[in-house]
Amino acid sequence: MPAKGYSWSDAPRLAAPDPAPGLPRWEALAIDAVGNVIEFWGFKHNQGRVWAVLYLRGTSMTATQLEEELGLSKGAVSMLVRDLERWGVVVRIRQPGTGAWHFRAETDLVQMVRRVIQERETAFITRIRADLEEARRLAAASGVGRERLARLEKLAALAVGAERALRIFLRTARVDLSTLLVALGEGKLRSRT
Amino acid sequence: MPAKGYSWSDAPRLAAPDPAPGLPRWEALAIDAVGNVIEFWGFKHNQGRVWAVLYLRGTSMTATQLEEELGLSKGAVSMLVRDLERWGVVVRIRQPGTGAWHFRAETDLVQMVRRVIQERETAFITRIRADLEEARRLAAASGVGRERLARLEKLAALAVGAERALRIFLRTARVDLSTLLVALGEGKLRSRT
DNA sequence: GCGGAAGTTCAAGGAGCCTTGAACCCCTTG
DNA sequence: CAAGGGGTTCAAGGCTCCTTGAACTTCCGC
Repeated sequence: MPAKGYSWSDAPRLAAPDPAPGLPRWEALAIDAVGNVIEFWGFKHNQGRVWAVLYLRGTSMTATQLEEELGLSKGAVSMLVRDLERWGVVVRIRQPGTGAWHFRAETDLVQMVRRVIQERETAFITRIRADLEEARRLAAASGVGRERLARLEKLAALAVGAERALRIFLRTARVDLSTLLVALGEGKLRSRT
Repeated sequence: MPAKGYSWSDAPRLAAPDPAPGLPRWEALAIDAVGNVIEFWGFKHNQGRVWAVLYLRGTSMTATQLEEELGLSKGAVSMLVRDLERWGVVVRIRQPGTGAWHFRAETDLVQMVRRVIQERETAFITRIRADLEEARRLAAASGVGRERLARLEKLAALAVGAERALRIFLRTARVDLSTLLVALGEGKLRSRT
């Protein structure tokens, strides 16, 4: 349900399919699809793309490889993998023989997204509810007419309802996706690293 | 679940409570709360604020009043009410005796949000699914290794799952909020216009 | 019809987020 | 221990979306 840079009025424009120079089209398509989804949920487009290449390849990759494959700058890759690492969806390993780090995708991207969403959304709606309740209190204290008070209360009720709907969604999403997560996990990366 | 200008990393910062000069604090609080919610769902913060004042006041207001109360420019108000009108959550009425339009809030903001979300999200996820399927087709055609194909298929499965979860959410949200909508409606605006 | 207030449109300006690129640091290897 | 690739950081720039402000149009009332 969210949206970021996803406008209601005109064309929905998803990120251009071009920016991946040397990638086979199918891979670029899949990678960008993940990027779009991730962006949709409030993360950065390129965080999704990085995870996606790593996941699709199955092997581990160096920062330099990521730069080349995705057409990103050195600095960008550094920051992106740092985030992904922090969230535990990518691990960093030191390859013997080479002086470079290698990165590998964990399969729990979805879990991570759900967790973050949950925290974020819950905090948000809680805040809204608090504000509306505060408003109601202040309004009541300053002797606002009963009609207006009634309206305020209805708004507050809406917030409560929204919170419940959200909770239900997160629960069903968990149940619903957990089956898929199992599936994702069982092909368990036999990464030829 | 969406987010717009709602970052994961640092402080969640909601819009500053200041920009409403002459409004009593409770009103400003409530109005901004609505603004934040609406923005969260991908609309403009000020679209929410405009609807909110109109709703809370119960009376109809002129564009000039809206400008003053919310601290917006003439042009902004014009465009904002135009959008709200188009969505049917605000109606424009001509007041006899005055040469100015008056605006009044309809109570179906929530319905409107749900409808727009539904269209938008559905289109989005459908597009993602299509892309992933296309990717899979192309990959299969160009003889990609079975391991990679398997990963791609898992991604596609995820998209399908997400779509289902979304549909469930929209349904529960409708059921869940319809009760509230009834409540909202029955205090039916006795607008002293 | 005219005068003028109300409303609309749109180019220019502003704000926020993301990425780049270069300076800096670290750490391995020879 | 010196050399140099790899990684990190961060200020500057780019981009996108939103708002402003002013020219332009519309419409009411006299």
